[in-house]
Amino acid sequence: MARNIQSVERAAAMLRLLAGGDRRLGLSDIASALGLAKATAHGILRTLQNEGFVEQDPESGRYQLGAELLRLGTSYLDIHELRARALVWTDDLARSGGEAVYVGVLHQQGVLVVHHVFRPDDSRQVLEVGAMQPLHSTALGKVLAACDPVAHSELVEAKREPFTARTVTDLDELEQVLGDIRDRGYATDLEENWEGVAAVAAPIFDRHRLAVGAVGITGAVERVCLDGAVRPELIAAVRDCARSVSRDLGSGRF
Amino acid sequence: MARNIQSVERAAAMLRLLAGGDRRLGLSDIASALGLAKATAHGILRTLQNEGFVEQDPESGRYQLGAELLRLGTSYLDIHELRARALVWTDDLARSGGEAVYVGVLHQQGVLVVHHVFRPDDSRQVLEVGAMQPLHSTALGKVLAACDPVAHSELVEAKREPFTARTVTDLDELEQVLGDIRDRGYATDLEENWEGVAAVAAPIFDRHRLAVGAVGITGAVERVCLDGAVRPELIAAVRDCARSVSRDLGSGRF
DNA sequence: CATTCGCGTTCGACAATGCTAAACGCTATC
DNA sequence: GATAGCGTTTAGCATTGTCGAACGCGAATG
Repeated sequence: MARNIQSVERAAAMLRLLAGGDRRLGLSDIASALGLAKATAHGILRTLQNEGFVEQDPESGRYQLGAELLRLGTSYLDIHELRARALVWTDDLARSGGEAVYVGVLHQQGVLVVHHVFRPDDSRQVLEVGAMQPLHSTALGKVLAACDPVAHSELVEAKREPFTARTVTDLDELEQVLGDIRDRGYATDLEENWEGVAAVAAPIFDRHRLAVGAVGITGAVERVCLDGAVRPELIAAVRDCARSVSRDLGSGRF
Repeated sequence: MARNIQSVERAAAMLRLLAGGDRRLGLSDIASALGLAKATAHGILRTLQNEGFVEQDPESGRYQLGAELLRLGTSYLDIHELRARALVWTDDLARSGGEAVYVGVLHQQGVLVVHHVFRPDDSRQVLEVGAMQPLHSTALGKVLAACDPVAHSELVEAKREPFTARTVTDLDELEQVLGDIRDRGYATDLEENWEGVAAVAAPIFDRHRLAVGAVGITGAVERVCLDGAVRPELIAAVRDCARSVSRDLGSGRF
């Protein structure tokens, strides 16, 4: 396998480093974190700055992410075909279900939220598009891990942090859950990721029957569940939505 | 001035190229568009792909932007101080004004929207965070061009496209408008960018009295205007909001 | 008030790095 | 079944980016 361009790899590592740290980082911090000479790191950072990918606070001299990333990230959404198809159906799902709807795709060791419809009431909600969700403790993540082999191996390799008392972290137990999900065609999350929050999700397939994403609804366990299980009409609505989006994706060919 | 890292510059150009074209691009397209040998372009693209910045359609072999950009773009928003301060005040502005609220910063030759509060009714609206607005035909753009010297020179150099019959494109005329804006402390857009849409915006200053962004409201001209001018109470509300955010930004010092 | 420390930045020389051009395998097309 | 175009790989050269050290500056320190 051919080697990668060193400078570009390092530039990407810097961007990821800046995205991870919750405050601005100095040049020395960045250089030492990546094991580079200060001059090397400075050259890459200067270029990234000229391109708008990082910005430098004139006072402290520290670096942070740049505005161009937001512009490009939005462009990613504009091009995203799965998201475009999902837009049509998710509004209806949110309205009929009365809960927030999320659409996610596999990205690295988690689920990247590419679409989010607010719960249809007047409460204050923050948009979670661009956020990541864990694979092992969310409905979106588990349904992806069950239906997408790549996601499955990512789940196996990832460290599965217990977020609540109900989070399943044991691998054998999780495999059994994933098998059930494969059989039933949907996944649930009963307070496994956040206390008091439940979710259902179903897989979205492309024209080759490969799972390319998932759609699900999330809400307070009191509203979403009945007798300790997700309400059947919500499950049906989510699966219908997933099927509709899958059909739209597949219809591009024929 | 020291030179920039060639590979990183080229990688950035590729991302911008992919963001511009509204469909996926082939390797040959990218290479010829940037004047590179195919192998050179391929090496950079392969690296960007491994880092998650671009994705390749397995069937056509074409390239598009990758999910990592969305993640990083969201991280940019999380860190953004101006946006964080604005979050508190813009909800109130949207509610009291009854219209959509936008917060923008200068980016290249336009205004990048970093925050957007929906108009408080049940109509279907799409989030415009990450989108760009022109400098010469929007309230956000004009108020930035009037108060930020950098934005001003960008406006002078940019080509000022006429979007409606009321768009001001002549430079002398525009300079006079900007002078008025400076004097009054706010800018309006009366159907200069979209037919039937009017807007008001006011500048946001940091602790050094430098304009770092702008906040404004946008809506149908019938609701926003009265007798051919923006309703005074809306102007006052926008200016109050801008002042509040500015005070929050400056309060770090005193 | 002089000193020192740490910061971001610049400089210059070496060689490792990534670039160029040509050839490869592949699929789709006529 | 020949051809044209695609994305990909290979090999060798020199351009390119890297490194270590030194610079200027501001803030903390004695």
